[in-house]
Amino acid sequence: MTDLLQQLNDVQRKAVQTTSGPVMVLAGAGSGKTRVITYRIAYLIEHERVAPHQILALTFTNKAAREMRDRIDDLLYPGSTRGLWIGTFHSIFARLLRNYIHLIGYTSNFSIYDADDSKSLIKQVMKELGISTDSVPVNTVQGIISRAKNSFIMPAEFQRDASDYNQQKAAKVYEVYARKLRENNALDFDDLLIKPLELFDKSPELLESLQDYFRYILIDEYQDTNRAQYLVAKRLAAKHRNIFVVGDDAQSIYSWRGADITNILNFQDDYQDTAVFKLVENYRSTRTILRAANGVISRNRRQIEKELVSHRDDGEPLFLLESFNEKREADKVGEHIQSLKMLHGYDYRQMAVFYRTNAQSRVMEDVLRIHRIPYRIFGSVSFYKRKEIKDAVAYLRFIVNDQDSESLLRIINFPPRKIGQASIVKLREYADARGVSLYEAIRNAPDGGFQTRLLNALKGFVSMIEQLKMIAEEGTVYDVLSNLYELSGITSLLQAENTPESLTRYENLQELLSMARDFSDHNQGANGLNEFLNDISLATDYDETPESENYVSLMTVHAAKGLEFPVVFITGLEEKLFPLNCYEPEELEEERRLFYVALTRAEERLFLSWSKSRYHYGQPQVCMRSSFVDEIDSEIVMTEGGRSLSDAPLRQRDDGGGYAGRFNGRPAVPEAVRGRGGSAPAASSESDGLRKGVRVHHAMFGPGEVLSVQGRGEQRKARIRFRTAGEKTLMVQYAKLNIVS
DNA sequence: CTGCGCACCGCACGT
DNA sequence: CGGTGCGCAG
Repeated sequence: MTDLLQQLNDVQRKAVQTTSGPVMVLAGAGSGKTRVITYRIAYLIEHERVAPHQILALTFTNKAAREMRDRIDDLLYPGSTRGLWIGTFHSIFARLLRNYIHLIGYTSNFSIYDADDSKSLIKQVMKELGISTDSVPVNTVQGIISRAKNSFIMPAEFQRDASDYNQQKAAKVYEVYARKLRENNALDFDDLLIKPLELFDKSPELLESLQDYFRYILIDEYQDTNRAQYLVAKRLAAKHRNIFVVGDDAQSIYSWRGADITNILNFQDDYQDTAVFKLVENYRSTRTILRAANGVISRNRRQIEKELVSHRDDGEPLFLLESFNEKREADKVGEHIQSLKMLHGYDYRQMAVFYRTNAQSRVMEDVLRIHRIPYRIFGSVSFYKRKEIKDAVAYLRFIVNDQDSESLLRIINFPPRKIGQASIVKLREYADARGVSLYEAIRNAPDGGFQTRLLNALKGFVSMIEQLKMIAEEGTVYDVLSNLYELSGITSLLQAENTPESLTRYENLQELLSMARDFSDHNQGANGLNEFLNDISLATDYDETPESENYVSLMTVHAAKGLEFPVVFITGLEEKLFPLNCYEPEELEEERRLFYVALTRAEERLFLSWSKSRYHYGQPQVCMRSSFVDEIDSEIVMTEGGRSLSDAPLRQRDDGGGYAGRFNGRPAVPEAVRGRGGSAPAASSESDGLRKGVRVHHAMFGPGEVLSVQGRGEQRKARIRFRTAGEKTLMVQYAKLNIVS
């Protein structure tokens, strides 16, 4: 263990060793955040002799949780993390709820509805309430309800406070939607976070026993917690106050799903005796890349002051690609990937292409395929969102929880068994009249005076379900799934169809089956099916680890958080795409943080790319270059013409050993600022004409007058009085001031 | 009841 | 452009 501590720098080591009381670690990008969490857990187990089950570590992705667990196992010994509670907020609380949710009127076999399930339920409720989706879009209603839930506002309260038209409509839907979830014995994703709070209110004894059980609480990516997550963590930690949070306000990019940046900004208000550690030493990126990132993020007003310090060389300049349309953009990216591989020995796995929206991936994909570049897309159309998988999962859910009428409706006539819409409407009326679940009504249908043809169809369905329920009680998940494929006729239907599409679907179902087999091999418990459904419901396509095979990674910037690559391409750098439509200044700041996340993923080489036109909804649109490009010191950005973006004379011509040598007959990146990067502007900045009394113009603050100038080189600062924004001190190298007079 | 074709509408980002 | 939902014919 002493060895372990030696692998940390001073600040990291203190953060690891401060084991009691509230601790906040502000960890800049690439500063060893994951290292601190994993070493701390290892330290608690090994040095402080804390039992692993007393430690609760909460992350935002399954992948992060899995990686941390593996790393701790590596640090200590295999199996050392047995009993450790490490996982996403959602999966950990789903597990807890399985044990205690009976206290608030659900049963432990509850279904978990994902965003799509929830959307269709909301749509259905709107229909019932006669709220046209033309007047209020479903997405809007879903968003309003989700935000209300994340803020822990219950339907009654929300209805009282609903202000505008949309909110009033949504409030009505919220109430019915919540009731239906309960009737279905189902929870949506937001419920997984707020039901624990209801549980704590209902049973203070339970809360206290959990407080004693989870002696040590650690939270990763704290800047991305929403109100419900904040509250649940706060209450769990209230007794022993061993709460350790790690985050970076500069990387807060999830406010749209309720993340509240004030949680991290105000942590010290909640815990007055917080020990705060700032990790600012970056081990990941070149100085040039960090200079770009620091320059960009410093334009945000609302942040905790910190600037990353590089531990690496200056490295290469950034490279700006400008294309005629998005197809050409993708071409250029492909060409650069090939030349980086050929001329600089990079592997495909060391390179990543980022974009703002998933829709952009298609063109990139097509072009990379033509270039015969192996690639892998993360996210996009998730395996779990495919129709055949959702159908199979609906069957499983329903077998576990026959109150789940949503899942029932999905499978009752798939494959087609002659139970049509009209029959279903009748059955629902029958169920509602008797106050029973839809399935209960179906089982009692023989008493309901329905047509014989329908009764026969229903009888066949019920006997299949009951048979599968029996298998579920005795057999493994694999048994249930394989039998359900057979009995339902799903697989024979797909085989009979015999088209390329049906073949793909068949293969997907086989893939699910092999996942079930794998699960059954590793989980012997009686509640296997429930656990399997938990995993499936909360799994995403983002959980896979890049770099396992040799391909280029394609992903959204959001998906890239937490990852790093030697070479990064940021594409689609256009106004209204990245940054995407921003109406409020705060939205622009979040986009800027997102751009910052993208920049700081790169270790060695960073390409910024934009296209002058792009298809949008099938319509070609003229695009303007993203203002974010202008926020990077132009001297460290090279254009394809081989000049710096500032068009300043280059300090050093390409000597042939530079980046790509020649590229498409044109000079590629000259190594212009190599070896000078950080200090290059220092030489020129002293003669930049900036002195007291000079009139300047700043992109954001507008016109102003220089009051004083201090420092030199990178440290050179100017005190300026702006006509509207007041007095400010700015770093000259980043401020990009234009001298007016 | 089922399958097909057409019209319409929307693209963030993801647990 | 791509997915979805609705209306109509069989």
